[in-house]
Amino acid sequence: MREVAELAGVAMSSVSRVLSGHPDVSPRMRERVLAAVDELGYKPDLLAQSLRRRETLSIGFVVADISNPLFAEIVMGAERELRAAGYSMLLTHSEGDPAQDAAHIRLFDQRRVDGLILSLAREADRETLDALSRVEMPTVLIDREPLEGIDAARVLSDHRTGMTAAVAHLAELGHRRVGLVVGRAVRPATERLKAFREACAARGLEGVVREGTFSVETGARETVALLDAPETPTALIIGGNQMMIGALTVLAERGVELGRDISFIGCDDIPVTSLYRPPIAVVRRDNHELGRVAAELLLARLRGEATGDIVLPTEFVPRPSCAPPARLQETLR
Amino acid sequence: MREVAELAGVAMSSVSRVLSGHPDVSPRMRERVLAAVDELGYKPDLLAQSLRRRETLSIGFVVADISNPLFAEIVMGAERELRAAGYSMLLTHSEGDPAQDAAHIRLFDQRRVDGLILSLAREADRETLDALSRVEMPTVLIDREPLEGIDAARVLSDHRTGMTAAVAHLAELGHRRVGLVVGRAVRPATERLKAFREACAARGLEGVVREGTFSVETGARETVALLDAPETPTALIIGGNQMMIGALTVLAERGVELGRDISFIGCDDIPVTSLYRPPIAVVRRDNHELGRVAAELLLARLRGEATGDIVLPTEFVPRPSCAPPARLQETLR
DNA sequence: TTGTAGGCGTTATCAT
DNA sequence: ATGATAACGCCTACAA
Repeated sequence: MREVAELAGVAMSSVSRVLSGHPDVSPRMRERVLAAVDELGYKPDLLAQSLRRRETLSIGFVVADISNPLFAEIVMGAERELRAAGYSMLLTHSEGDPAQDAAHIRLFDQRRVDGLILSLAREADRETLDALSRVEMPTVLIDREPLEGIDAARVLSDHRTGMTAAVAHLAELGHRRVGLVVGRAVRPATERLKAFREACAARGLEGVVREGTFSVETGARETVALLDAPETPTALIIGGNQMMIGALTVLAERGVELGRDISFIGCDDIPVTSLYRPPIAVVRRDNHELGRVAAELLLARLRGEATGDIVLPTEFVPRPSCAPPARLQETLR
Repeated sequence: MREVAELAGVAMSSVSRVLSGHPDVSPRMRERVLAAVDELGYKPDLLAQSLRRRETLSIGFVVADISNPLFAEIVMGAERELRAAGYSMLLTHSEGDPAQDAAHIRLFDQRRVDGLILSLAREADRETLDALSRVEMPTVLIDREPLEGIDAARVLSDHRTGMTAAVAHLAELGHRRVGLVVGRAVRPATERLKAFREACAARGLEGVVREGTFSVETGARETVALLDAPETPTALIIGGNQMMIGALTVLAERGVELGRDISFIGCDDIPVTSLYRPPIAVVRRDNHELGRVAAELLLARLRGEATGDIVLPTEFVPRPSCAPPARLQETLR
């Protein structure tokens, strides 16, 4: 910057003013500075700017697992929105470990990011709450319950609507006993579970629930458990896209045919659902939009605006994987 | 930091020395400083450190499309490795636009990242090369041809082996005319194409090639083109996971059954391939590893070590989507 | 409108 | 071994 100033024959402060669009600069000044900038190919150092301006134009995004297509889409939606607003995104993953959530929050704080978007591994984790309450930074939570003592904006999915419609669909097809495999410890799991139980009660269905992590392995294991139960459900709802992979693998291995032997509903649309034969019914939501809105909320907070929570819809998409109940038991034998 | 110094009754420089593990500090000094640090909950400002130390401990990752599970896994592998080494990752996507590649490279330069990992939208793009030659920063290219005048390390996939095995498999099944749908302008596409042509020549097969972008739409469109050609191939290789989605959709719509009516091979294993019925043969590679090695190469460069290119294997996985050629024409009518 | 000077939070150099 | 001081590159009162 000094070189630019010398070349233009002005003070450094003038260069700064021109480049940061200060109102009081003569056209002549601007011209000379810009010429010098151009000639030297000068680019301001954002690091120094950040130090001085006390803002980094960067935000930190903590997610449990980037390689999960669900999060990949959320991240993409958020990154695009943030970038359009001039922010860069620092991305890290917690590998499902709350301790890492906390560590990453603290690290991002030390890096002085302007805000945080979090998809926490566990709600109500002591260490995470601690870290968060200390950092005092605009924060957006993705589909999590409010954190005690933390003022964070939230973007939520209305899991209830999709789940209720899914159960209704099964009830209308004549199912009386329905299995649910679902995660734990975070809102998407608890909401799906609550909605499932209520919908089953309302329709007089017997709901059989298996809980676990959101992993492929859990999906496989709990599906096996449901199949091997004395009273096998005639329909299955799987509350997570990774779990669904596990469930489908197990069903295929056992020769259980969707629609014919068992009805099947997944959550979160991934390519396999529409390509599968038969195509798989799902509770769908717009993941890019989820990420985009999270970024939007954060940007609003960064501008100092008050923000409430935003709820995004989910939608049940019926497909041929659901059919009237059949004699699964026979197939299994 | 000043407060810490005052509380401990020492100079700021001493605080700095203690915290950055300088050898010449008395145990007493260290103790007093650490006590003060603890009491005040002081955390060094990484921004100021970066400015002073002239390194940000951050790297920039530019990718065309994060929501593609292929890249999501690569990103994950890289992020984990970088994080373990104390680096944070700035992630952005180019949306397949070379101009954005260049813009992001320049932005990351201004942010003073210590290094770059790039999955460029297009090789040999003038603007990208320009940006890259100016920035002068340790750089790793993911599966791209060497860039003229740019000294970058590269991590590559050995597409040839997998593709050659795929074609051989089809030849052995008795196929004589094989279609390939493939991308453009980047190494994975050109390597697959070259290997395909050579393998076809070596086996005396007729290879029919359709090129386009790596999108779902291209996959669908070019598959239609191949099906509607006067001489329909009896086997199809699709060179990209997004394209494969498009191809499978089209085939399902037309009632073309894999294995029975046409043989089908995908590239890049995604869940749908093993779950599909029949399971789909693929040319597979380890994407996490690809990302991990990219990070490893970059870290080596950051330590000042010379690094060559690293080639990772691909593997053909035969599955029932491939079978001896059949009377596809009859099905289409 | 422009220049001067001090400081953002560190660390490295140089004394002591 | 410790302390004072000058940068790192930029921005912003304040003065002119």
